[in-house]
Amino acid sequence: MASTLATVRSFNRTVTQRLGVLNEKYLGRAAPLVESRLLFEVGTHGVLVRDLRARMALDSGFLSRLLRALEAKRLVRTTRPPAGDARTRLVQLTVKGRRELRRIDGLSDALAKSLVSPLSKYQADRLVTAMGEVDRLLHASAVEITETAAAGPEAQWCLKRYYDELAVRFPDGFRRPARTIATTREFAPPTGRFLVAQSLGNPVGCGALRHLGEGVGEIKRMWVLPELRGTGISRRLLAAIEHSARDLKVRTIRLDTNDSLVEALQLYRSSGYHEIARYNDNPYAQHWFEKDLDVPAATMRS
Amino acid sequence: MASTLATVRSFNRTVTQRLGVLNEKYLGRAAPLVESRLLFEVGTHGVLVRDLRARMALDSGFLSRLLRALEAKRLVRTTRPPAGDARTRLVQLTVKGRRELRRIDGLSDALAKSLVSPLSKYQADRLVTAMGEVDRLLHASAVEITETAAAGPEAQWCLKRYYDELAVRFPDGFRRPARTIATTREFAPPTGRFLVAQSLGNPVGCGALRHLGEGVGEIKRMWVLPELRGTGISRRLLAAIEHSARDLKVRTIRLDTNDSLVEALQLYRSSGYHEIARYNDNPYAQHWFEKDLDVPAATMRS
DNA sequence: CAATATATCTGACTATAGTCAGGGAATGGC
DNA sequence: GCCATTCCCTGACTATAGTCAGATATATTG
Repeated sequence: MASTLATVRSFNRTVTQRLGVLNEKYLGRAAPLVESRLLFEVGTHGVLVRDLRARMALDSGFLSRLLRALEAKRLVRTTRPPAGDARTRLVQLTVKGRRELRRIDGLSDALAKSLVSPLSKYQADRLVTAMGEVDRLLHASAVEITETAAAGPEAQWCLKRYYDELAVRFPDGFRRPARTIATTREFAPPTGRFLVAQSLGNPVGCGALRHLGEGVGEIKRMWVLPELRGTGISRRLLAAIEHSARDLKVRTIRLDTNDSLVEALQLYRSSGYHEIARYNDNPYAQHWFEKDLDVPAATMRS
Repeated sequence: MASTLATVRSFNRTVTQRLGVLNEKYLGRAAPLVESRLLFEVGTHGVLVRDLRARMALDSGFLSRLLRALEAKRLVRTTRPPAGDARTRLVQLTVKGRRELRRIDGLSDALAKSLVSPLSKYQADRLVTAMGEVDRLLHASAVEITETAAAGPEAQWCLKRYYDELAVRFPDGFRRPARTIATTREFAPPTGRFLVAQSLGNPVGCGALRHLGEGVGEIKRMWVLPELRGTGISRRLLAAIEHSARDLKVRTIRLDTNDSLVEALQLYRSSGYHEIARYNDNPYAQHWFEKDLDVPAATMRS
């Protein structure tokens, strides 16, 4: 087999060339490519300009100008958001914009078909499977873990997904805890941390640490986007939380979890956590774990 | 699993965004991206401007200007080729250009590392494997089969690789046949055909048809680039040759092959060819096949 | 040898994709 | 309530990546 670097470099060249040409051919025909991508990112529901900028990583002046151009073509309108931060602006598609988006969707499908259709069914399946794998792992490799406020938009987005998932997976359901100032504060410095994993501009996971007692911290709210599970993100989140814990002079980390969260159980067991007796009265917990941070972490990497 | 089109579209978006940013960051720093790619394509051995244009699919005026820019920076020099077509020009790297290429190589490696290094060894292996698969299958999907002259540069390139491979694989070696006007002509219209498969500007396979007798054609020179075997290209080449054969009113196709060419044997057997008695005195052949083109082709696709 | 085609080049022009500085309005932290 | 910061905007400017119409020299074909 060719070396890792040679394979990645060849992939980079092939894909950049092939997709570059095809995107230009299919999507860059009617409008400049950025405008098409922008229209796509705005989507049917609309977005805040701020989120657009984060996701597309564009200069704010440039983005403004692009929006003005799309407005001039009557494809989008920007309004003050009905609630919330009055500095931000909400971009939405007009009726004409929605029509244009459908057209772009059709072109995107045609592009995708043109990649797959020359192949036999067997080869096409292999290509699509490999593309899915590359997609997932590129997202995983682009993950950046940052400390944020639990009340921030990325954190709240993750938490909503987290709670929704618990409600589905716990056998007896799950009642989302009330968001009080106290619960927000416990995951904030100086005694706590809230970490969010982001990839290509989107939140894809979270995890939090709070103070339990002298030298003892507790991990809460560990969650990873289901589509990206199995790519090592939770392991990196866990390592990042443990790193924060050391900063906070935590020597022992505890956590509890539910029987139904099998990936989590597997993660903790393989990351040096050992099961201990019940240490709290969490009605949703059936397992309690502990890890001593002083112990050299020998079993942490798979 | 998500639908084919959705997966391909997501792949397109993720990869375009991620690689776009990284290429810009790593390779687009010192010089514009095209110049770096151009330098890479020129490579240590030099190329004809014509081949550069084919491979990079650039406007000839634009390419000229890029070459002038690189010449102004003393990175390349263009000269009359020592032999052959005096209209063409040969581009070669200067000493300084070679140094710059090494620098770009280093940056490409750094880019590749940055994609892989955040992942665990296990995930990295999976990513690299999937990238290799996508690379191969994208090449396969981009294949275009065209009729050319057997004396043309693409055909000759393929034939050289073909003969070299036979010399290695045949147990008793292989002596390349002399290229006479007669052998070149037999694969040309009106009674023969020479087909070349090209992908992203490079030849990746060939196959030829010649006249054997009344209503009988013979397939010769079937070859596919080893790196791309197993992606269905040979099957498409074979189908294209059969299509040409029908044009030429050929009703029966014959071919011979060597014991050691196991992929070829497998290909012919699974494409409706059945083994027949020796019909020629080819010293390198141990198997002779025949297919009747009038028979509806039921077993042609895998 | 004439006619046609090919390979490269130059000049003139355009489209796309930005960057950067700075300003007005709203917000959050103290 | 002040001050720094954030969000979005405009104006001015630049870099990159082309396109297109010829001109010139060489090859190829009949």
